[in-house]
Amino acid sequence: MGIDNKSSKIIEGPAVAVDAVLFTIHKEQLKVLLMKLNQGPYQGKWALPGGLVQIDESLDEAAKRVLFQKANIGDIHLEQLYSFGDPKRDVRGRSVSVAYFALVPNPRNFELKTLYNNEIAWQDVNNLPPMAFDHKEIIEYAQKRLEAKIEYTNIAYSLLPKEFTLTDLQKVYEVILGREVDKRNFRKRILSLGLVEETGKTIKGEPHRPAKLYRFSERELKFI
Amino acid sequence: MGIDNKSSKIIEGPAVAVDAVLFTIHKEQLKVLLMKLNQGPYQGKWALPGGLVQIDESLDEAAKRVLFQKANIGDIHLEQLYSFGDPKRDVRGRSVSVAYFALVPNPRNFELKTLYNNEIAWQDVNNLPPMAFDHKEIIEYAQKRLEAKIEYTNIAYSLLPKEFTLTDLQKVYEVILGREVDKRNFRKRILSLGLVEETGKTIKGEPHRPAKLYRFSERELKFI
DNA sequence: CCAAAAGTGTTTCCAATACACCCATGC
DNA sequence: GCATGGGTGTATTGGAAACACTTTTGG
Repeated sequence: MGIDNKSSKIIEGPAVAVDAVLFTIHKEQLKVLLMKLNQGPYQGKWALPGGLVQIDESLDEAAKRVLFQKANIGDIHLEQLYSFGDPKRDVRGRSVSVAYFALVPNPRNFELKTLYNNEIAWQDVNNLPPMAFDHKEIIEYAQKRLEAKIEYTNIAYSLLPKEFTLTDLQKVYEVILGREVDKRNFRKRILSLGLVEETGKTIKGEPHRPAKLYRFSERELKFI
Repeated sequence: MGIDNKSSKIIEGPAVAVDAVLFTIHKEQLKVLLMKLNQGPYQGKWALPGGLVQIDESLDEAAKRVLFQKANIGDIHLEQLYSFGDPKRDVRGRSVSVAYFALVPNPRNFELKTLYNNEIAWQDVNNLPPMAFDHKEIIEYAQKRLEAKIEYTNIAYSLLPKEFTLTDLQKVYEVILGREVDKRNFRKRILSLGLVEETGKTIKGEPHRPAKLYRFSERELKFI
């Protein structure tokens, strides 16, 4: 029922952090943005970009700020995932993490090397390095959410550049679902949903029939 | 990325609470359990049962404890919903609430009057009294989740007693979805899913054809 | 015999699936 | 002309939705 006093400092309670699971697709692999910790009990392990929630910002704002500060990424699909609060999730002290998940199109900021003295890199979700805290669990949770959402929303738009081929789009589905899909049925469904429209352009210079370029008719999250 | 110090007290941050949206169905209405606040800035308003998360318990444990302490209810479907963290959500100070939603079968503890000096009552979700904090928003969010989940899981089991008629079950769906459903199609679907099985008993003493009693074949959350 | 809710089948339609070949280009 | 990926259509199936009458009981 909220808190019991004027000040939130009187009562002993968990610290509140946000962590962001930022996905992209590169070379037909689902990647997640991770930072290598270079001090503390988790030194050498990798962690999601995250940080404490400030006293005057909302959870969404905190997640947005953290992504911008740590990965220089703004204006993307960002959605609250789940809150993790096992008392043992951080050996340094009691904390609750509100996890977010976010998607960015392929090549944007693909090469990040260090920031704040931390190594920062896109890691293959199916081959994670040793993880700090409960961040492996958080990533697995995010991956499940992504897999579910690609089926009944148009979030795929946030993983592709403005213009793309239907094969590009199909690859996104295949990587996230972890299985192949039938080309004809896929195109039939996508086109009948009206998610995308032709740009009129094609890709040239490849040793095969040029592919048409499409764009998303709407770049907002939509349930289908 | 967690917290920065050994103690979670050094840093100024939000308090962490859990609030539980507890639903039941009574007289063909969806009801939510609320408590009337009798002091503080929200005096006279109604609020969800909730409380601060203790330093040594997980979020799930906190939710379970709060429901048990405030409503004397245990052993039910309980699921994390969403975390609410608008800096203005509680005028008394900064707090983050991790909301849970839970379902109880119809008559269990239906009559609750006061507890800890608070009036406590089941209120019609479609006709809420003046609410404290952002609890109206939380309830609306929970209602949407419930509506979605009844479609693709068997959670309905947690709203009905051990034995029930197919009409009872249909009423649950109708109340939650807010619309009528076709009796023949409903029975066809439910029976073909194998969610329920006949008990062999019937209801007697009503001035019409006696209804068969069913039970759920599984009393665990299942996706269908 | 009447009121009331229980129970039951068929048809229609659409969406999902399975499946194989021709097309346009670069080299 | 050949290798490469782009692009297309049809038949089948299963589930969802629409729809109305008979059955069993208590009073």
